[in-house]
Amino acid sequence: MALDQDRAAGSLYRQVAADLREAITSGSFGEAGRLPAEGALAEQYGVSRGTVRQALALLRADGLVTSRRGTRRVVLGGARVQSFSELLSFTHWARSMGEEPGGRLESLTRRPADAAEREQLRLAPGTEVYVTLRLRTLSGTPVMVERTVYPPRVGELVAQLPPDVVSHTEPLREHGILFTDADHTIDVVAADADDARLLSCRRGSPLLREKRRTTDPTGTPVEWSQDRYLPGTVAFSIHNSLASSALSRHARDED
Amino acid sequence: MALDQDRAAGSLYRQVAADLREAITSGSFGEAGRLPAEGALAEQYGVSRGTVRQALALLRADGLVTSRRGTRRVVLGGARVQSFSELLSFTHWARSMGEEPGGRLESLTRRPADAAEREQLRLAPGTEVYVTLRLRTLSGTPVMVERTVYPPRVGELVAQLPPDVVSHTEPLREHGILFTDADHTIDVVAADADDARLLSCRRGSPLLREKRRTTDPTGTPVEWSQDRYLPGTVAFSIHNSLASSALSRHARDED
DNA sequence: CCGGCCAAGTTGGCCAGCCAACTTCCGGCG
DNA sequence: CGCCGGAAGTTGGCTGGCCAACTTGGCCGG
Repeated sequence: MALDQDRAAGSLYRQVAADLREAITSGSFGEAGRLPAEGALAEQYGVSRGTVRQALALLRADGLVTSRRGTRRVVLGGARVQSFSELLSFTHWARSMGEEPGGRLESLTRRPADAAEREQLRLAPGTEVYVTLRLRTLSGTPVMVERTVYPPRVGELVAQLPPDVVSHTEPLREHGILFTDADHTIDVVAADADDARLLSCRRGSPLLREKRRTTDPTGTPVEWSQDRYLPGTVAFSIHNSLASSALSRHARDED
Repeated sequence: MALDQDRAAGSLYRQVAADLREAITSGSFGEAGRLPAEGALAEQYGVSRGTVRQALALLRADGLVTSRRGTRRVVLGGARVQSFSELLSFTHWARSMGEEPGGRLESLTRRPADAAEREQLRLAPGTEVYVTLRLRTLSGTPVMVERTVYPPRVGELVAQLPPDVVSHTEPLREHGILFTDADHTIDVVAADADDARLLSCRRGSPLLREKRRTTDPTGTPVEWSQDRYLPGTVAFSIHNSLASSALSRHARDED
């Protein structure tokens, strides 16, 4: 069984993972069926067992298969879509669902960063930041208001983008700004006047809020954002296991 | 540098990870400092580089360090607490924050599973399930209403627990029921009559909802729960990166 | 003084092998 | 017929090694 060579790939274990992911979601191993042994897969794909294990680690992290010593891996019914970089880009996420993402820049201001923003973006006192307010739509209907704070290096580029540009991560990537890691916090907040106007809801009505701090590969913050979603349009979904968890629930101590 | 032998551990790479985690959070490498090279760490701990890489993969998944080819790893300021099994147990999570968890069983009924429940718990038509309604408190104050559906095998055990027992996962574990994997979905919902009464809020006021499906190591569902949190008491926090993500955001298509 | 090239350092990836821990299943024995 | 023990199968874990890709910093030349 040869690997699809022109798959995005780059590395062997990702190709194997992509191939297995497709085989699993298409039902090749049955609903709650068992996967072939690691050794068998290694022979099938013509790679070492270590490489197969790397691939399977990806699938386990996505909650597609179990992983227990002594017995074959079992397919879980979770039926997750590819959860790769979706969290890092509204545009990318929308397209992967077959929806048409849209957006409109409502305002863009430049001002000194306050204490909280300096803390989040690791900026020196007095540094100026760029603040945007954007309305995001899914196939034409408004779903989210996005308030984003950019450090100078990124903000200067954002300010030059046309106001109706849909994706921001893509043009920024071409200027060497990479979005690779993010911390998210999810809670509920009441709509303020701007939210109510843009999302056509009553002031004070509940919104699902996602606070997000994004960094580049060096760990330097490139974005600090607060997104407010209209309830009923989106939800957040997470998988975690004892073996590998990327989630933590915590009490609120600040706004 | 020897490893603390009586650490929980079990495997070498977990010991190394725990040791590095402590060193990082205590600031041994500086705020945004660089970690020693993998080879240096391997020599320090007296293990192979592969083992060090396994340990570092854990830290990277938790968002503690970056990971880039060509350069040393960098400490991220995220300062995350241990996010291991916290998501799997309200009790465990509360205690790790220094809060005293409490709970009261409001009702426990036994009835045939409906279609949605059979789907979630993978049960045959006509199977009976155990349904509980619980109020959860943190240091005495109500924070969450929990509606849980158990399959027969688990429900029979839950029904025999005293109504004021705090933790359920712990006694169940002693009967061989393990909670290892879970899928979570987070959104907003309006309080119904029960919620309003138990949480002392108005009917229709917004609550943060977590739907959770928990499975044991074999992939068999052991719990299907809907938790409704009072806003302002808790939030959910996630880290994800391009390399290893455990989160996906998705549109709601059903209730 | 600036810019580009090169070498050293570092992580990503892959391989081959070995042993331990655990699960499952089958056959024998009571 | 049921229970128990053991063998086979499978994953977890660790080692040692090798090369490629990439980053960084310094050196050299213009």
